[in-house]
Amino acid sequence: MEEEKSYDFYSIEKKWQNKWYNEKTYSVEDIPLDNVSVNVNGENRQKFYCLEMFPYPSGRIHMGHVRNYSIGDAIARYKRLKGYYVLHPIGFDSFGLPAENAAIKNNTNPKEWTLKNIETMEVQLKKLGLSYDWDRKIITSDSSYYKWEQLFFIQMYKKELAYKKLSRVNWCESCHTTLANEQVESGKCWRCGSEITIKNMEQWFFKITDYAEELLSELDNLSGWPDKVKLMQKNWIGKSEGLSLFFKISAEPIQLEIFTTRPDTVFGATYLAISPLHPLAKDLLKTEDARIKTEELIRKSLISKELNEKEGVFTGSFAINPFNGQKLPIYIANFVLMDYGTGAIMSVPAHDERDFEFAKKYNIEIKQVIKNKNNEKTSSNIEKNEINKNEMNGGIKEDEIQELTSPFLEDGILINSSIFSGLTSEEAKKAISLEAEKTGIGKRVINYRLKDWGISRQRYWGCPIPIVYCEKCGAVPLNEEDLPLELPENVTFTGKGESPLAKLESFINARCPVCGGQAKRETDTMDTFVESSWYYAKYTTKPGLPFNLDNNANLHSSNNCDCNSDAGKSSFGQSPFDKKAADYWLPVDQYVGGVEHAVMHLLYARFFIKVLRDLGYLNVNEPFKNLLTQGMVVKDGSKMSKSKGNVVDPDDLINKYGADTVRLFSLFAAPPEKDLEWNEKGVEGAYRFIVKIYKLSSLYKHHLNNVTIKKQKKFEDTNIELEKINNELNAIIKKSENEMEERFHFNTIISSCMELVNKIYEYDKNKTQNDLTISDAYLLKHILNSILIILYPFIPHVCSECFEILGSDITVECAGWPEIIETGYKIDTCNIAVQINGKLRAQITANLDSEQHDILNLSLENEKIKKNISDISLVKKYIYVKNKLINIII
RNA sequence: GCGAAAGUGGCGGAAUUGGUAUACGCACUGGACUUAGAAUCCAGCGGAGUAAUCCAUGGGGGUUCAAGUCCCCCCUUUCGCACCA
Repeated sequence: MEEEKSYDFYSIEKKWQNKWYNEKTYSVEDIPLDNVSVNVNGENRQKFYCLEMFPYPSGRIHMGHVRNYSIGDAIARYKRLKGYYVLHPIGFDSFGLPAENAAIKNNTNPKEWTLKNIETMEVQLKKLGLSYDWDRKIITSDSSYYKWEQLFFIQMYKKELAYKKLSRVNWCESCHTTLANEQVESGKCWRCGSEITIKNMEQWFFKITDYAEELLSELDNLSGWPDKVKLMQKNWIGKSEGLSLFFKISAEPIQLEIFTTRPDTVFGATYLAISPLHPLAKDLLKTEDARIKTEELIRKSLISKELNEKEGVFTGSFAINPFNGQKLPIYIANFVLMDYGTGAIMSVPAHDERDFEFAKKYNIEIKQVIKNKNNEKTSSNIEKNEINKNEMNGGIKEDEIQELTSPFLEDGILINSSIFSGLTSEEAKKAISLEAEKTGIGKRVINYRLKDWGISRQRYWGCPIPIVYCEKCGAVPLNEEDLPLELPENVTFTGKGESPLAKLESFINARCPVCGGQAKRETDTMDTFVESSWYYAKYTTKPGLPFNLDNNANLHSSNNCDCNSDAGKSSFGQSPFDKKAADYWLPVDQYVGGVEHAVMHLLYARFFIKVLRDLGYLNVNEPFKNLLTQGMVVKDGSKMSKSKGNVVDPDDLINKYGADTVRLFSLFAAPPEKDLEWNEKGVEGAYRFIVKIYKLSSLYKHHLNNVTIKKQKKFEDTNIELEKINNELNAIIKKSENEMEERFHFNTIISSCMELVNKIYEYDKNKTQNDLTISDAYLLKHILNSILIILYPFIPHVCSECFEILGSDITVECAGWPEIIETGYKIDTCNIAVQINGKLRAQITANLDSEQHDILNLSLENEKIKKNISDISLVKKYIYVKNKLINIII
C-alpha cells in the first residue's frame, strides 16, 4: 500500500472556497438566460429559491447561525445536483439596538461598528463554504436599501396603511423604546427580557389589521409550513365572531355597546362590566366612593397589563337588557380590556369563568340559562338541579333555581330564555343575533385579537421615517424623489433621554414639501422588523441601477386591491427590484430559520408582501412556500449564552477540525427541528468519519483514476460483495431523495452513508486493491462517486476533493444526483422472523416471495420452533407477511 | 388555566406505511500495536439470570395475530397564549 496523504482540511477547504468565490460558482441571473434555462437533457430547469433568515451583525457568528446555514446550504446544494436553477442569497439585517448600545458604551460609531462586524462575519461565513451568491449581498442599514423602505412608507401613508395615533403602547425602559405587541413575551421585552410598562404616546402604525382576514385564511394554503407555526399565527390573529349589542342606560340618554361571542347566554346576563379606561366610565359613576375606587383602578391599568386579582366597583348606574328588560348593575372591572372589542361586556356568571369569579366576589346573581345537551345532570357543576320531567318532552319549566359551584362553559340547550328556550346554543346564537339585528339593538361583528403593528422606535440606529410636521400643513410625507432621507452620522450618544435624532437641530429642521415653510422632522425610526419584511424580494434582483416601474409590464393591471390602481405608481417611478425577477423567483421555495420568529418576522413578512402586491410591485401572495424551523443549539441542557458561559465559538472549531466537520456534526447530531445538544466528542466522531472517506478515496486513487464512468443501465460480472454494497447504495439513493425533499432528516442519510462506508472498508479488508478487475473498478468507482455526491451537500469541500482524487472531468457539483444502477446480483433469499403468539422465537432464511405454507413448513423445521410446536396440528392459525415475518398462533 | 409538541440504553438519536425495538454516532470495557501515551485497529456493550428464558420504548388500561407506532385515562418536560368576553 502506498503512503497516503493525510487529510489536510485547511488546504482542501481553502482550495475549493477560492475556486467557488473566484469563479462565482453560485451566481445566478435575475431571470435565467437561454443557456441555463435547460439542463443537459434539454429539459426546462425549474427555479428554486432557498433562503435562510439573514443574520444581525452582532460581531461574530454563533452556533445557531452555523446550524441554520448548514441546513440551508445542504438544501441549496442538493437542489443544484438535481438540476434546479438555485437562488441562494445572503445579507445582513444591520439596523438594530446592539449597534447603538455599543456606541453608547464604547463611544463608537454605530455605522462603523456594524460594517466592521459585517466584514468579520462575512469572512466567517465564507470559511464555512456556504454556496451563496455573494453578488446579491444586502446591508439593510445602507441607504441604498432603506430608501426603498421609505418609499414604501410614503406610499402606505398615502393609502392610509401607515398612520399615526395617540395610543397606549408597550414601553421597554431598558431598550428605551416602544415595542409592538408581537415583541412582548409574557409581559417582557423580547430582546432584553425587561418588564414592559404602558405609555401613552403618539406612534406610527402599519395597518396590518386590514389584512387580518387574508393573513388568517391564507394559512390554510401554506401546506409547507409546520402546523405549530400556523397555529401560533392563527391564535395570534385570534378571529372571533360574535354579536355587538347596545344596552340602554336607565335614566340616561346614552347607550353602552358590548361585544359577546355567546349571544345564546344573553338571558343569563346579570351585570355589565366595563374597562376602567372606557370613555364612559367616569360618566356612569354615581357616588364619590365609587369615583375614588375607580381612580385607583385606572391608575393601576395605566401602568401595567399584569393582573393579580379581579377588582371592580359598582358605578351606581344600571343598564337595561334589551332582550328581557332586566335592570343590570354596571360595574367597572379591571379584568375588562379596553383594547379588545368595545371595552365593555355583558357578564353571564353562570357560563363564563371570569364573570363567575367576579360575581362570587361581589355577590352578584348567577342565573343559569344553558343546560347540558344530553339532559344529563351536570353533577360536577350543579348541586341542586332536579331536571323537571317535562323538559324531556320539550316543555321547559321556568324559574328553576340553579346553584352552580362552577360555571357551565359548554354549549347546550337554552333554558330560562323566553322564546329561545329549548334551542341548542348553536341555533340560539344565530336566532338571537338575527333578532338583535332585526330590532336594531345589535349587529353581528368579527373581532380580531391582532392589533396594528406599532413601528415607531425612539432610537437612532434605524430607518428614518420620511415625514415632516409643518405648522401649516400638518404631517406631510417627503417627496419621493427626495429619498433617501439619510440617517445623519454626526450624532452624539448619551444613552439618556430621547433619541439622539431628537436633539440634532440640523436633522430636525426641515422645509415642508408642500408649502416650503418651516417644518420639523419625525425623529422616530422604524422597527427593524420592517427591513426583514421585504429583503427576500430585494434579493431577486442583483444590485445596480434601480428599476423603472413603468418598464415593468402589467404592473398595475393585475392588482387585486380595490383601491385606485395608480396608488403604487409614484412620481419617483422606480422599484428596488425588477418585477419580472421578483415574480420569477418568489415565493421563496424553502425558508429556514428559528421558530422564535413565528409571530414576529413571519407574520410581518406575510403582511408586507401583500402590501407590496397591492402597491403593484409584484404579483405574489405569500413570501415563503415552505418553512423549516430549526431548533436551538444547546450545551449542558441550556441555550448557549455568554451569561451561562457555555458558548462554543464556531471559529475555534473550524480551525481545529475544519468547516466540513462542524457542518457535519450540526446536521448529524439531531434532526433539524429538534434542539441540538453540542458535544465536542461527537464533533470528533464526525471528524473521524470525514477522515475515513478521505482515506478511502486516497486508497483507491490509482486504481480508479483512469476509470471513466459511462452512462449504463447495468453492471455485469462484478464482485458479489460489491454488488451487495451497490444494492444498499441504491436504497440510500432513494431514501436520501425523500429526506432531502420532504423530511430533512439529514442525520439518517448520514448514518446510512456511515454504514455503507464501513462496509466498503470491510470489503477492502478482505481484498487487496490489485484484485480489482476492470468491471469491479467500474462498479466501485460508481459506488464511491455516488456516496460522495450524496454527502456533498453536507460536506462539500472534502467531497469535491475526493471526487477529484478519484479522477473525473467534472467537479462533483456538476455530476448530478447519482443514478440507480443494477447489477447481476439478485437477492433471492430473505430473512424471515418467526413469531409464536406474537413473540419472536426464531429467524429463518427462505426463498424470496415464498408461498405462505412453504414458510410455515420451513419454520416448523427450525429447532427452536420445534421445541414449542411439536406437531403441525397444534397450529391454530398463522399470519404471513411476505418476505418479512410469520406469526404462528398455537 | 387554555392550546400545542414531546417522553426509546449511560448520552445524542434510528425504527417514514401497525410487522424482527435500540441502526448510526458518542461514552464505556477488554484486547492488539507502542518504552509510554496519542492516534488507529479488533471485540463487547438495554436490564435480570449459570442457563432455558423473562422483563424493557414515562405510567395504567384498550383495540389487534402483532403496538414505540392506533384509541382512552394519568404523569412529566418543553414551547406558545394568558383574563381577547
